[in-house]
Amino acid sequence: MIPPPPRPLPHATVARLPDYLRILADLANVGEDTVSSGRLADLAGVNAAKVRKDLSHLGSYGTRGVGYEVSVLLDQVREALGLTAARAVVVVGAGNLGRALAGYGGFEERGFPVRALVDADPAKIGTVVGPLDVRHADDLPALAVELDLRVGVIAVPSSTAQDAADRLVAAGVHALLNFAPALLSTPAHVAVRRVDLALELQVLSYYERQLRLAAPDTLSTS
Amino acid sequence: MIPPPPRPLPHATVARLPDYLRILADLANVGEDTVSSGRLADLAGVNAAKVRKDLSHLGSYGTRGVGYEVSVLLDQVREALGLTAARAVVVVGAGNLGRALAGYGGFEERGFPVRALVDADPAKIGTVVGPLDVRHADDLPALAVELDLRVGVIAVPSSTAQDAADRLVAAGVHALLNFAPALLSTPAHVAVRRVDLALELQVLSYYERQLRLAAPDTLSTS
DNA sequence: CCCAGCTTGTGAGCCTGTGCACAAGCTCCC
DNA sequence: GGGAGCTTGTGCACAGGCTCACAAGCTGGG
Repeated sequence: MIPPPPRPLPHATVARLPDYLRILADLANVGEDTVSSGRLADLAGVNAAKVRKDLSHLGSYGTRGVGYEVSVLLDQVREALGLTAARAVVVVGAGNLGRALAGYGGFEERGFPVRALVDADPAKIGTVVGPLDVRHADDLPALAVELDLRVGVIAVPSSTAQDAADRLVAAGVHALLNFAPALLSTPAHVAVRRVDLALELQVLSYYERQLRLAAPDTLSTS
Repeated sequence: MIPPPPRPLPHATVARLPDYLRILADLANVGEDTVSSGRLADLAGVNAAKVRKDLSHLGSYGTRGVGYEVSVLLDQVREALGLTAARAVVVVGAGNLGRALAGYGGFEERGFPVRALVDADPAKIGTVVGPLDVRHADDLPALAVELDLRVGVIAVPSSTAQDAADRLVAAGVHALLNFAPALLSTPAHVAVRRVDLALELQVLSYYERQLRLAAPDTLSTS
């Protein structure tokens, strides 16, 4: 009955746990009962020792000589990430990106159902996106309570991203995924993560050139 | 006339350069001539010493007592990232996410115009998304040459992500941005970067709970 | 019962990245 | 000309993360 002590996990480990989670779910689906750190490592594309150390951080005990039990590990990783219950998501911004994210099936599949889509532009209110209709951003506080919204996805232009964040925080949403290329200022108890798609392309661009200049031309034969 | 020596930058620096680039572009737009590391650091949300060390890596010389000249720095960061010319992007997968990414204005703005959208599903061929019409994935080799495609965005389900990657590589596209939650195997000279949106939500979920358990309740006054 | 063969969990060393603090150097004003 | 006031560039020490290598421990067969 003791609520599990909130042990802090290394950042690098936290970033890998969702990968393990997905792989374990796949393994469970094909009926695998146990898995070794070596196999997990292959599937995740990392070092086997790293897998073992990651798993040891969450107190997970495998069995020497055998490996880990898939179902047990699944539960432990879910618990460590705090994914025991689904968390309702609200998307702010019904533009191109916002509508796509709201309709993207990949979220619900992994425990994050999108339950609301809001915008500040009156012209967009009431338009329908899949099973959702666009609501006004002013309704956020009411929606947050009614739908138990836990995560806010910010898909508005940079210029209004801070405003969107403020509204979400005021409505009691304390986990924000920000797609705008801007720095948000939020209270200390709010978790923010930024995803900048153009940034990814720019970084990619750098490494592509590095590889091109390093290894001259390996022509792919058609 | 010597092509600039391909000095390898620290990964952490590469990841921050696009942020500096965006901030510098904004500063240039509002007519700022010079900027100090301190100001850049504030705008980027990082430590000033880190900014200076990052910039020193690309041989950029500021002026002591004054700061950096915005226009010069802009050019240097662009050059370091290999963004001297626009790079044409092809999106593979005309589903929900693919169509949104193809229509997302944020790419073109930052030097990555989406010039093609392909899919393997015959039912989708010919449908129109903004200024693009969906082409068949078999046309990739021809399109790659015709449009000088440099970057491939993979927006297909995990099950076909590897196939999409293979087709792109075969067509001569050596920079891949993968939105599918799957590990791709590619030749050594191909740069791959993965963006997993559900993973971001899961990581966010972890930190949100950490913060909640650490600092009980700081109610935002409305 | 005992041994061979795996697999986990972890200690040790290394490497990358961070932040501090300071010398070097530029500019402007008196 | 000289000095005050900034700001850059960097040496240094530290923290976090990664990999190796190995002891501890389980299982199954003879």
